[in-house]
Amino acid sequence: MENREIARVLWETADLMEIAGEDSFRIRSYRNGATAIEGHPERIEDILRDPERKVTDISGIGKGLANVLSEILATGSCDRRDVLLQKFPPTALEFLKIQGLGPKGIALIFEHYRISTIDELERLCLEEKLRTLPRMGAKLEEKVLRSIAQYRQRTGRYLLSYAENIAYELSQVFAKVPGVEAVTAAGSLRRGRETVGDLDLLVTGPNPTAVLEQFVAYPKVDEVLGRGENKASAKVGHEGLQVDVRALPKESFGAAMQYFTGSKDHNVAIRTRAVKMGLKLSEYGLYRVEDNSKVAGETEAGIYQALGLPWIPPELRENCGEIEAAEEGRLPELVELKNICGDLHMHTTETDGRATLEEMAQAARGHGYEYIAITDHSKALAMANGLDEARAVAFAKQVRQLNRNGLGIRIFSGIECDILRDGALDLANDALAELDVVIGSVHSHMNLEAAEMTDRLLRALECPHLRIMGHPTGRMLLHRDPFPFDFERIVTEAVRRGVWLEINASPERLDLNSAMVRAAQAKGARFTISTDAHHPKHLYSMRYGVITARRGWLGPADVMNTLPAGALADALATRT
DNA sequence: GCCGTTTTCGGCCCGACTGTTTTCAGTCG
Repeated sequence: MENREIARVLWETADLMEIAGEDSFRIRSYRNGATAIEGHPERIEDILRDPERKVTDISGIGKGLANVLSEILATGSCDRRDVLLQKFPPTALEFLKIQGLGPKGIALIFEHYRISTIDELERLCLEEKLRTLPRMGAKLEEKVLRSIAQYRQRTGRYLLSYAENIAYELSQVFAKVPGVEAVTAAGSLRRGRETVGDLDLLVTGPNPTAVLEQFVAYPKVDEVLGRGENKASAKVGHEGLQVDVRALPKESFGAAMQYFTGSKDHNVAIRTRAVKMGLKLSEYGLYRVEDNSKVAGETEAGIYQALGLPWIPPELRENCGEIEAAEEGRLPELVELKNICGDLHMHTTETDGRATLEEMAQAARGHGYEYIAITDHSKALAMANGLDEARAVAFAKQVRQLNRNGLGIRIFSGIECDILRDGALDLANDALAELDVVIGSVHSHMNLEAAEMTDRLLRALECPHLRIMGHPTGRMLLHRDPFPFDFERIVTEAVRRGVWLEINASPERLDLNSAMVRAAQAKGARFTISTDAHHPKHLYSMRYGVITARRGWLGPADVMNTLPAGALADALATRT
């Protein structure tokens, strides 16, 4: 059993305990334990099986949770969870995803009404029955209805990172099947879309049926939807991601890749181009119409070449000008992960991070970075123990000392400073002036009208120390919509004032999104790609930020943290 | 339920907002 699966059982148990109104500190211990396990570099299962080792050596795991962990490994669940699932329907966990309803509200609803589905919850609202319960009213019914609509919209999509993990796991399994030559993910995953609806895996090799057998027999396959000679479909994992596995002959691999990578619009345009050239493109290859002879098909590049085009990176294949650009030889040189010299947004145990500055620095060195910026929260985020002016200044001083001593990586002192409701930054200017990097972020009052939000951001841009707009739209993928504001105006002003826009690489955010990146770049914006890491392992998310930047047509020169440390320090020191 | 110790029990988690109240509980970050 993988660590994240164990952690998921703990998360669920904690959620159920919350609905049951159990002791909040105990609940927190379960959540802390889940986080600790998720982030633990070693398999918990291995530690538990080794009589020489103790799971209680992991901080956050004590005697109680150690027993729970053994239970989970043995049965896939634990007693506490099972008991609570008797008491509440399993959909109770789903209800927690509806904004406006928390554990108390859900418990109250279950106490008064025998409902178990979101549909029934919706009916309660429509029949104005929610308002009969204490502390619930018309406004709440409205909010819940809105939230249900949003919830329905996003089901059936999965985070890019989630789909990528499943794809990786399956490729590892398939790669072990004798005779398999290549396993590649196509579709929106390959294009790097921020969410993915289903997963296409293409497999080549002399014995494709063996792979399909492995696939349908894989323990995580829940429900086989179809199984033929060359293709199998199944729902995989707890969340039921649909995975299509296609076995292909080598000679048409390129054509299949091209076809299944899409996007649909891109493919329509490409096939139209082929037709005009007297050619016909399908997933089997590119053929001359007149004699049905094969022109290309083994590689993607070969197909594009035969159509008079350079190979187009998958991230650009949205039929948004990439074919014209390819034709005219002006496809951009896209930024790559290896161009990134450092990460400019991360947290430590000083606020709500899970690791110390030294641990983050060490992890960053492992990524080959030249520098990082430590950007903990400011005091408005009291729950995260945000820094006040005195702590911020002391931190800047501490970093200067650290750099003198040398950590093997350059540290920039920074802060992720809250943009308050009125647009003022959370810390005084003289404190901000001490820091190398000031990121301004909105974490509260996200429901303002667009005009008010625009004014708020414009005012924040006036701060002479603001260097980067952090996660500029505040969205959480599949969870919270971006807050509304006049994006063009903010970009124009940011460009004028030399403020950079963050591409927050956290797979739950990817904020700015690629379309906004491209629009902002056209207006002359500069960007940073940063992970907002709260744990060393989050530093890996950089790749999602880079993919988003690529989908926004950015080259290395557009991204400030492709600069080496010295040049970046100079750029940070001067605001136009 | 964990942790740390002033070592076996007490602290851990804070503030603002919202909608519902008529003094505050629940939610959210």
